[in-house]
Amino acid sequence: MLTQTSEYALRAMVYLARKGAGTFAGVKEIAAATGVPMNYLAKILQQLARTGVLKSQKGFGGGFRPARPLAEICLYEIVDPLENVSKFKECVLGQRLCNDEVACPLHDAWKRISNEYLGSLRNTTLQDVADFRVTHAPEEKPQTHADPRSTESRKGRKPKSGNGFPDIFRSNVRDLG
Amino acid sequence: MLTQTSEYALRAMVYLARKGAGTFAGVKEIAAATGVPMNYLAKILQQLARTGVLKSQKGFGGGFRPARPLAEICLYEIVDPLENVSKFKECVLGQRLCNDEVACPLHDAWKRISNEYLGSLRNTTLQDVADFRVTHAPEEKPQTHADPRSTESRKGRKPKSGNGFPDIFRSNVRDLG
DNA sequence: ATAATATAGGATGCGCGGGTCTGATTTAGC
DNA sequence: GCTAAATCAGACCCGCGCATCCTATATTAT
Repeated sequence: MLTQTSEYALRAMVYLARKGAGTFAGVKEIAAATGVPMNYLAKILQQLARTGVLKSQKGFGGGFRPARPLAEICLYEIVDPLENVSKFKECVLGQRLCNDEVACPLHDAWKRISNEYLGSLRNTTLQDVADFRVTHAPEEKPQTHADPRSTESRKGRKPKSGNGFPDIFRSNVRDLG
Repeated sequence: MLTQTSEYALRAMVYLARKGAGTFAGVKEIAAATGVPMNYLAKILQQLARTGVLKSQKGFGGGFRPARPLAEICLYEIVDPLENVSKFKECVLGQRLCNDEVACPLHDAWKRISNEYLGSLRNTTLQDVADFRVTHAPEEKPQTHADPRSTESRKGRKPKSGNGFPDIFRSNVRDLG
């Protein structure tokens, strides 16, 4: 899964994408809307500005906005500089020799997963996210989540539920109906 | 991807699975065979013994061996207590509301990935790993890895290649030909 | 000038990866 | 049965990066 930092970055970018227009949004506004800790968010936004996905503007009325058209910014581009995404391409078992010819027992499965994961991040652009309808009828077969013998509640490591920030896909969605 | 700790655990379990028989293998032996730092490996093995996938034996001739038949130990069971696997089941964007009806833009893709990942870990047993042939002819179409605009070499964070430990799927494989 | 805002940097807490040392327990050898 | 060696078990310690907070400083609109 993604790092906390990456998740925050995505939340912010998604907020900006759905907010639309070319106006600048300040850290305070984005933090309030996404529930990301403001001070930390500031640092993340700076990084995103440095890597070129955000344009920043100092001073009164300044803030951040996507640096390029939404359709030209994929999620991979946002996440990649913030963490070591490429680890997904290495052998799960750490074998030196692990390719299509000489493979570890998990190679094939892992390659499928890795391809699908990286592919999703690369193929999804901010435009897709902005266009996304919040409530969509379940057309495809209700493919229930795998439930590997009740993983939760075994080691309550900081439960994230009920953090009380507004869901960005519920609020701030105006012109989709 | 997996934690370093989980990868170490898998390496050790795979080694024990392929070693076969009911004899005990000491930390020193496993560490030498898998290239995992011995002191740290000792800790991991203790945990695995506590969670019930390994049986430990103190004293001369002691060590560790799988606690149950290989076919009854899946990889998920090994990895789960060592890290927060369940994070894969949460919304990538941290939305409170994210299910099949009200979903975030990445929900479907993420669910596919999550299912495949957790499924692989749950469906693969140590027996499968032990039976696995090292070199297998590429029957399926040579499904090349996705290459998201040359991720490597952008930030050389501790290259893992060339660590010089013996590949466990190459050595210690005796009766598979 | 003032207020609002981004930018830069340091300080802190925590968990993971990794190491060291001391016990506790079992077996081998006498 | 005693002792010594082998081995697991557990405690403590450290470095590092992530996540977080705070305080300046630079920039800009009014």
